[in-house]
Amino acid sequence: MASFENMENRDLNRCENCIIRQMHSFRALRKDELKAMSDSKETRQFKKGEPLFKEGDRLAGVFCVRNGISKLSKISDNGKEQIVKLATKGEILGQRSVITSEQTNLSATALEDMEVCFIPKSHIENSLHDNPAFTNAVLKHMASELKIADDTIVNMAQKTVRQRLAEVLIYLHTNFGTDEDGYLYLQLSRSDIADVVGTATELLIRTLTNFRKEGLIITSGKRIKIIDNKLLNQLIQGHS
Amino acid sequence: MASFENMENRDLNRCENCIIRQMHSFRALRKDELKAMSDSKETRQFKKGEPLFKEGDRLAGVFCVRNGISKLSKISDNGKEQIVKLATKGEILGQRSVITSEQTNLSATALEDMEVCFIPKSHIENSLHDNPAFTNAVLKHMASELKIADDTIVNMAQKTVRQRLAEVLIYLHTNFGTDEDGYLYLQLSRSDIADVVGTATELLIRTLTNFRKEGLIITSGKRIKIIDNKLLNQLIQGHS
DNA sequence: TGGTGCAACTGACATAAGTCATGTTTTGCA
DNA sequence: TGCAAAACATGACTTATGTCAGTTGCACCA
Repeated sequence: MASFENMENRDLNRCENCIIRQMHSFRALRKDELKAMSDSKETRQFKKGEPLFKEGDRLAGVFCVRNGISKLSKISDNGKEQIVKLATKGEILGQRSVITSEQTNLSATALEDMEVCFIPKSHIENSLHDNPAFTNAVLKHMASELKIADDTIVNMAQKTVRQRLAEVLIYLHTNFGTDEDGYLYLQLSRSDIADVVGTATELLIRTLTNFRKEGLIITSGKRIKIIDNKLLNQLIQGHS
Repeated sequence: MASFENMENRDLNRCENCIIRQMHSFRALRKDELKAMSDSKETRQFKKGEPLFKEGDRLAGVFCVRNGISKLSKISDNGKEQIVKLATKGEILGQRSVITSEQTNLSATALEDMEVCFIPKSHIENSLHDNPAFTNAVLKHMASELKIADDTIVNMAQKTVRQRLAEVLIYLHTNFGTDEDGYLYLQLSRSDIADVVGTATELLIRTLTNFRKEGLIITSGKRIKIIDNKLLNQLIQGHS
């Protein structure tokens, strides 16, 4: 019986032991909260291209990413998609909508096969109500997201496509890393990169081509490798 | 003595009685918290054009706007100013920096003569620590700001200057209202409007001129009056 | 294994936005 | 009240971005 308990304690499928928890506000949750959460959570698989949820949905809970990468995007009034954020292992999706009890303002779509835990919103609501440490952690996290969002607004409004692409490449490098050959690990389609940068696919491709000709990057199929990190960073700042 | 107490209770300079409190997370504060806050707050005047704080400052507290309007802006790497938000009566400035204990990422500048209460950050920190209702109210507020920020990102990335200007005019109308003649109450300089829209002053002026020629607005000096609200709204959505 | 279809790419052109120069009006103030 | 500075406005031009039309190349599968 003791050994059974030990096994349960080590079960990585339990929220209590989930590595994801190390990374975010969930670390502020108490043992009993995690246990309750784990007992009612539901692990789901999403295939590449499948939607986790769509803009306007009312979410019955939040999604905790265990594996894979998802894009959070929105269709503008002009009908074009804009990717607002890429969410990877450890990110919680749908938290904001649950906090404000509103419909989601973004769609989430799997960019790779994903493994995601769905946690009914009652758990989040209860913890927000009962556990001030958790609420504070969520608040801090949201405050820092807001800061990032402000920076993005300024970038979108004031920077050229060249600068924004340079920024996205650096972002992909620092956040998702590279494979053994030094190519960006995350292989987005040209069209998805364009949707992150906020431009048309053709111009995105042209700009990538220019970067290649200028020796800033190397491409191989859809794979991209950053060669001149320094110049790329200079580009982001001053013009050129 | 009783009458003295009554007078103090009715004193509108006390946080407990401040109308501003009705509007925001401060309504979740308890009597004792408000009293402590009121006893150490400091009311300051800012003249039009004066900075409340600058990007990179470490704030010793938050600013609560009692009167007047302030712009929150940031200088992009390219050296141009982008206005991220206009804050008016009842808004709390600097809250995010206090929550994350970081430097501010935005500058705040008075666009009109302002009256602002400065509240030392210890009060906010204490209430975040002791008063879950307050923390939850702040969290909800921040979540809704984040949603607005996401929408702004999409607009900046995907909409034309014409569309963004139309949006700003509607925003100024619904949020700050009009004077007795129906002109927008808030008289921003052309350059400030350009910094909100995210474009050059010349293009902003040209676009305003076009709107005037198309019968969407009337201008008189720096005053602007919206004539065709409906067309302006259509412009924001579909192209034209 | 040879289509079929989609993603990646390129060229040519149209439109949007930015910049520089310059004139005009308003505003603040000595 | 009159002058200087700042804000507003417009023209002419350059550059950035978007769009359409088409070609190439690669992966998938009947």
